[in-house]
Amino acid sequence: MPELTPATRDGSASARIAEGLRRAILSGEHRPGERIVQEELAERYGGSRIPVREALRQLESEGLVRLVANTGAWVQSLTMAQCSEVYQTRERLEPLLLRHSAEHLTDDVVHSLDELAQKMENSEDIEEFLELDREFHFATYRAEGTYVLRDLVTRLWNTTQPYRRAYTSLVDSEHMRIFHDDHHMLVSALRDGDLKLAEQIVAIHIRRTRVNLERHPEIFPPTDPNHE
Amino acid sequence: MPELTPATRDGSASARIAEGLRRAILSGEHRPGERIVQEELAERYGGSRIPVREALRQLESEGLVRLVANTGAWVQSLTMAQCSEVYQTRERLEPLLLRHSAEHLTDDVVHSLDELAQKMENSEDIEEFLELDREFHFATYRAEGTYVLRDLVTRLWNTTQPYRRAYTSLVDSEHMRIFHDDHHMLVSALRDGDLKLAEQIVAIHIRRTRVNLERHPEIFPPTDPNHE
DNA sequence: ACAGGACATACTGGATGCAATCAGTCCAGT
DNA sequence: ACTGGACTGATTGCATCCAGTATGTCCTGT
Repeated sequence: MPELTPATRDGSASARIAEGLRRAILSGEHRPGERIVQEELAERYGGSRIPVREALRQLESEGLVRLVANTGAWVQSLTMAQCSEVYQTRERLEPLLLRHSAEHLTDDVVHSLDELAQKMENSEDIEEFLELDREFHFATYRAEGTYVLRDLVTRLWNTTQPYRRAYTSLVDSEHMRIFHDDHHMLVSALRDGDLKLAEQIVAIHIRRTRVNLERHPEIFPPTDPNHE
Repeated sequence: MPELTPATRDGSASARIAEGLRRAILSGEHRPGERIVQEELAERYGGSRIPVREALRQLESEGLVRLVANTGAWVQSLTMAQCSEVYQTRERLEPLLLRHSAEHLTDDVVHSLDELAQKMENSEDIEEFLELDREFHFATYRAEGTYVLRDLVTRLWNTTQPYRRAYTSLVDSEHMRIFHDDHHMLVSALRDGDLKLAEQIVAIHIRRTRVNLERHPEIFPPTDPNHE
């Protein structure tokens, strides 16, 4: 089959497909529980099923896709308990990551954090909001010298993205206020170089979100503890 | 090619290969930095290269294998900094996992923990020791109700296994004494139901091991920050 | 009319084969 | 003698093809 997509020779097809599918899932184009058919992906990305299958294996290991032998692939869906677990994990890890990172934060970055937090307050669109929120937090994590931890945190963000999306769409303005305040306080703490405080703020911020998520069981699949 | 391995029809070949290769890496049969050739694996496990490649993708995502496009696969090797990062991560996560788990620990399990700790003290063989250590700690984590966290911790253990092995072989008897004492204290804390203390012991235990590891840069590859 | 079972279809899993890329080697030029 | 470049062998990446399995449908029997 002749190649139509321009980027064919730059990297492996499976990497391209994994990246594309990951992006599609994170953007909400595919929703949790949705069936993924290999052949459709192959056609969409202009290739055969072989690289598609490799991409699916990878995303399964990242927690974005659920594979069942001889049956098929689905976009991973989390129960509320599992989602809560991820948030508890994040609550422990992100302060650590922040500490590693914050030592290397320049004034420029802190300034851009301020802008991001402001932009987020003015954002009306959910997708834009989600994007800015992610950008904000990962800007604080853009440290030199960490390899494992940032990658881990990225995966944890990814697996819970659909539920953050669902939750964001139904949160009231009062909670939003608190949410934004957390961000501004975090920026202040970082500006002052008060690392201990910054860590605490992140932990509380994550915990707050988890508790709020747990107040909305309706955004999670009914029961079905699809193990892993 | 006719199948020689008995277990062919039970699960997918790629899962079998991934499991086998993972076991081989963890057992020290393959050492960090060692080249992995697809065709050799295919022959060893009685299949074609297709399931081998899927298995490699999965193990790459687990952090056990390093893939370079068009070039090959190697057993992942960590720099000291990366290994240290994993241990810092574990220091945060395993107390959390322990807390979730300990609530469900029965007296039977606590008793078997005691036996394991004792057995470990009498162990002379390094491989046996490593196995028992792992068995001990994961016995404390055998909780109901956690899916994500235990899997995560398992992966962190896996990626650092080669360095634990190397370190164990050159630790002196005094540090071993402290190591065993940690285990006994942990069992006591669990027996008493003192969860807070148990968490602290695990954290200190992990930290202690990390600090000791950092005293032995010779067991890590010289420099080469092979970025994840 | 309804339950149980055989069939058909669609999809996944894996094997083979071919093209592309990389690494090591040999040779030519300086 | 040493550096730079072409060549060859080995290995990876991917496409096509075939076999095996699961799901949905239809038919048969009660």
